[in-house]
Formats: sequence, structure tokens, C-alpha cells
Amino acid sequence: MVTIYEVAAKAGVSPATVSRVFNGMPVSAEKVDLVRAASDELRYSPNKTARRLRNQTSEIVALLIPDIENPFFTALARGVEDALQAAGYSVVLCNTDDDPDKETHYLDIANSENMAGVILAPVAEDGDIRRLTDRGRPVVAIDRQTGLNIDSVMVDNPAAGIAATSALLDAGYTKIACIAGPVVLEDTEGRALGWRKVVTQRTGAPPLEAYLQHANYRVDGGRLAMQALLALPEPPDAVVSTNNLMAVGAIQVLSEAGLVPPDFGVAVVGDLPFATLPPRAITQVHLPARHLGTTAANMLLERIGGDDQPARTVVLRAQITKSSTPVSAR
Amino acid sequence: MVTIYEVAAKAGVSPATVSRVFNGMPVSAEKVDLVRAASDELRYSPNKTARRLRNQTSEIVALLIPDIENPFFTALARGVEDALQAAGYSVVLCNTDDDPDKETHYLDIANSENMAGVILAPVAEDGDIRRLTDRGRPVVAIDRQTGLNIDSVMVDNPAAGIAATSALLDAGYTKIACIAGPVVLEDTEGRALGWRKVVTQRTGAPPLEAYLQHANYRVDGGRLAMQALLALPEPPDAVVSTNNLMAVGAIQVLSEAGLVPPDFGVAVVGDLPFATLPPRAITQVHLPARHLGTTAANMLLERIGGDDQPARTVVLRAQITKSSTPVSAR
DNA sequence: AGACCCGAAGAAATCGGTTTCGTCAAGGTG
DNA sequence: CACCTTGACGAAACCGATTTCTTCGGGTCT
Repeated sequence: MVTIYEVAAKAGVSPATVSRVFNGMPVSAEKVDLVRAASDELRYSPNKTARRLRNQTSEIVALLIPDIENPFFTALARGVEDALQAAGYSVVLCNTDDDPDKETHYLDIANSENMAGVILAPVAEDGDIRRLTDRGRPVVAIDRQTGLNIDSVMVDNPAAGIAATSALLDAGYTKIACIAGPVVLEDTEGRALGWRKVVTQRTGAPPLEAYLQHANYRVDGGRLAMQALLALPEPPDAVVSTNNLMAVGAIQVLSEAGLVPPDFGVAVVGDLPFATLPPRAITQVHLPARHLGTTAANMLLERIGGDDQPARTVVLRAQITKSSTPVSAR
Repeated sequence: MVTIYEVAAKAGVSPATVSRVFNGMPVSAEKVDLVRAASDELRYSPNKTARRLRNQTSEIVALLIPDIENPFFTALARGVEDALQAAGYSVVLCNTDDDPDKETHYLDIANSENMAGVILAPVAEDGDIRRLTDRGRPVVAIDRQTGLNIDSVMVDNPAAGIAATSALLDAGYTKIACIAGPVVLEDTEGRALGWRKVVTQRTGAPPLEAYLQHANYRVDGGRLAMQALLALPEPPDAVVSTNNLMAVGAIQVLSEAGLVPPDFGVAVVGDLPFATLPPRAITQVHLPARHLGTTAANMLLERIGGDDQPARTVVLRAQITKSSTPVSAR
């Protein structure tokens, strides 16, 4: 590992001068040439660890998401990465698995690694985010709220739930169920709230309690929930899934039962990026996953740049594709 | 940021002793208690950057993959992460986008960040991997070969291609096309080679040249390739896709054309984790993505531990699900 | 010409751990 | 009792960059 001292020796200058050359501080043209020549010859590249120790910061940002195998979060991650990459930062991706302990663990790492900032989809209400913010490290919450007063980027969840449910009602379905996430997580609650509200308003009565199923956010959760719905004495004729993977599970169960959409109405809050069904069979309320990521990244960059205006919350709207075939047309 | 000096002062010992306590070196029980008490009270956590500068290494491993939005690589990443996490290491995920420049960039970062090792699906034949290995940093190749003499974990690609193609022939399809990846990448070539070999052997004649389509590895590539195949004067009645995402694109085009599998035979090397079709409609040759990851991670850990036996290549077999409905049964 | 100022550049301190080296006391041996 | 070994532990060097402090040379102003 070639150090700044070796470059300095070869160029016949002091290490300080070499450092100045690399950081754009004023150095005479003559010495700049000497240093450049020496460092090229030795293939010098600065040791980031040493620089970080001295500067107390690095060009690395941590991104904490619950599940890297969920396409929603990978799209979001791409957005974050693209924006930060362009600004010269690197991104470290961390899976929290919706586990508060893992979240704490990674926040500790971000702290002790002197990372420039953190973007996270919070699990715990008030994790150990304070540890970061107390040291002046910016933190941006994404997709989910925290109890803290920090920047955040959200989706308008009730509106998304309303849009998904309305589309099914418009298409002529009458008995609309909902597969929502774990009770503890608030974002899916917002979507389920939208569902309940629309059903109540437009049918004149609140939905059956059994029509609201709680599941984990994964494919198997969707499967179990859909099976439970189909086993009801009065099964629904359509379902709203509050996330993408649960919808996949639900559709799998429906296909296996011979109820291929649109014979059974399906609307999903989120995208099915690898869906192999004809696109018009299912109503998707597209979530701006990538945009969520770029927005959060840019907010973080502003904070890293020293911006200290009061905390902001940006709410992005989901965009509906109204494509369910109306019942009458079947 | 509370440092080791503050802890030492509070405990009434030297910084060296505090360090020894945290690293399990022999220290009298009495002082251990003092140090523990002091560090708990101050909520001390060691500064990893300083430690890394001194030790010239860190508990961080870089994982370079082409595309984080491809479920194959996310599953692989989970495997890597699970294995390394258990050993106390953290994983940094990097997207190369199959771009040699990005690969080089991230390898440089791994180098200047003093990371403990690198696992990568190589893009370039000989990237700048040498820079790492020359410094004694272990590197493990995954899914794709390099020209270098380093540990690697591969899939038996020709066998996977053979299995996929054979399953379609067994099911009664006769005109079998193949959608392969970009010409430059060797793994998909292995799979396409398997396809060509089986078709030639079992039909007595090599496949039409036009039945081999090259595409990028993504959904849109699969779409374009499938469209080209359907537009042929003599279109095929089945297709082998050498990766998962291209298969999704192909199936989408088929559905749109009214040719839902198994009316048109589809076999894919790889998994369709979020498929919404009935599972038996498509032949999947399952790739052990996660296992690939854990295997690579464990090999890397051995190398980090100082193992210096000659470079190994582990070849994992794909596992076929024979599930295409025979033509006769339709 | 002398006082003053400014920019360039070297010496040295600094970031926060780890580790070598040296000291000192306790315990064991001849 | 003198000598040697052993183990705990503090002082200080060290990792490699950045930055403050200081010095020095060459203008400019009066």
C-alpha cells in the first residue's frame, strides 16, 4: 500500500503538499506536476480509512430496508443508489428483516463507521436513530414514519388504498376483501383504512370484519390470507392487497382454485414487476418506488451539505392504472 | 463521540488497558469491572475507523453483483449476507450493471476501504481483481469465471441448459428455440450450448440459427427476443430462456399473443419467484442461488482466516422440476 | 529603505484505536 | 536471600491522511 509519504519523498516535497494537491488547495504549478508525476508512477490512491479518521466523515451512506428480496425495496434502493452515486457517494445496503435488533445493529455500525448519513424504512418507533442525529448525522425516513422530527418521504397510503378499492368497485365487484400487513405497521394500516372507508361509503355498510386479513408482507402471508378468505361462508369476489408480494401469493392461490383474474377481482397497492399475467387483468396502484429513493437521497444530500431547515415530510402520490375489466364485459 | 481515553480516565486506567479489555487480552478481574462499568455508563462504542486504520483490515466484505433488481442475485445476496452476518461480518452490496468501469470503481473502493474481502460476479475477464489479491485480500468469483486463479462457485450451466431443453422435448414439443444472454457472457453460452447439443442429438439436426436469440438479461430483452421468434416464418412451439427475467418477458409476450403456457412450451434456467401462473405450466430449472451465496461466503471466510490452499472451483448442480404438461395430455 | 502583507510550503499535531516496549511487583527456585 | 520468570499494565509509537501553526521569500505601500 503506497502512502502519501512515499509520494512526497519521490516528488521531493512534504506530505502536506501532496495532500494539498489532492484536495485542490493552492500549490505552485511546478510542485503540482512533481506530485502528479510521482503519484501516477507509484499508482498512489489515498487511504480512505485514514482520511475518514481525520475528517470524521466518509462518503458512505447506509440504506436500511426490511427485505432486499422485495422488488419494491430493490427499486427504491436503485433510486437511492443512482442519486447518491451521481454525487460521489457509495451506498451500503442493509437488511433489517423488520427486526428492531438488526436495525439497531446497523445503526450502530453506521455510527461507528462514521458514515455520512442514513436512509431507512424504520421498524421501531424510535429505534436508536437519536444516536445518529445527536452527532449531527442526517437521517431520512422512507416509506414509514418515525416518532422523531426528521426528514421523511412517504406515500399517500390512504389515497392508494382508496384508489385500489374504488377501481374494483367501478369494475362491478361487490364483495371486496383486503389483505393487509401486520397490525403493528402503520403504512399498511393507512391503505387498509382507505379500503374500509371506500367500501363503507359506496356500499352503505362497513365491510365484514372477516374480510380484513392481516398477514406478513411476503408471498406466503398472501397465500394464507387468500386461503382464509376463500374458506369463508360467504367468500368475497375481489380482494385488495396492500403490498406487492402478498398479492402474488393471493393470485397464486386464486389460480390454483381456478379463479384467474379478472374472474376474481384483484387490486394491489404496489407493482408486480415480474407478473406473467396479461397486464390488464389486475389493477395496480403503482408506487413510485424509485422516485421515493431519489427523493430521499436528495434530501439527505442537502442535509449532508449543511442545510438545517426544519424537518420536512414529502408525500408522493401513487399512480393508478385503471385496467380491471368491468364485470359487465366479461 | 466518546473515546477510549474518556473511558480510561473514568475507570482510572490507561487506554491500553481499556483496549485490552475489549479485545479479550489478559486483564485483572478488578480492572475489567472498572472498565466495563465506565464504558457502560458512557455508552462507549469503539470507533471502527480508528481500529481499521491501525489493523489494516475491517469486518466488511463487498459483494458485487450485476443487478440488484434481479431476484436471482437478491437471493444470492441473502445467502452471502446470512453466512457472513453469522461470522460477525457486514456486507456491502454494489451494483455493477455489467459495466466494467463500475466494477473497477467498486474494487478500488474495496481496496482503499481496507475491506476484508470481495465476492463478485465478474464482468470483465480480468478486471482489477489483481489489485486486491496482490495485497492478500481474498476474492471469490461467483456465477461467472475469471481468467484468474481464484476461488469460484459456479453452476453447471451446460447441464442446466440440457435439463431445460430435454424437459420440453419430453413433453412433446418439437420446435424449440432459445433466448440466451449477451454473446460476451460465458455462463449463458454454456446454457445455450446445452440447448444446441440436446436439440441436435434428439432431433437429428441442429436447430435453426434463427431459433437462438441473444438479448440483454432483463425483461425487455426477453420481450424483444420472443417477439422476434414469433415473427419468424416458421415460429417455434417452445422456448428455453437462459435466465429468469428474460423468461418473464417472453411469457408476457406469449400471454399477450394468446399463447399461454403450456399451449406454448416454456422452460427457464432459473426461478420465477413471483410467478402468478399455475406452477405446473412452466418448467423451471431451479438455480441454487442462496446456496451459491452461502458457499462463496464460507470459502471467503476460510481465506480470511488464513487458509492458503490452492484455488478451488465448486460447481453446484441445478435442480429440475419436471412439470410441463405433455402435449398429448392437452 | 523599512515596515507590512500575502501566498506557498514544511513541521508537527491530530483523529482514536492497537501494540510494542519497558517497568514493576509477585511468586518460584537454588 | 539473591536471582529469575511471569504477568499486569502504563507510556509511547504507530496506522495514513488532514490541518493548524510556523517560517520564509517576495512583493507593495509609505
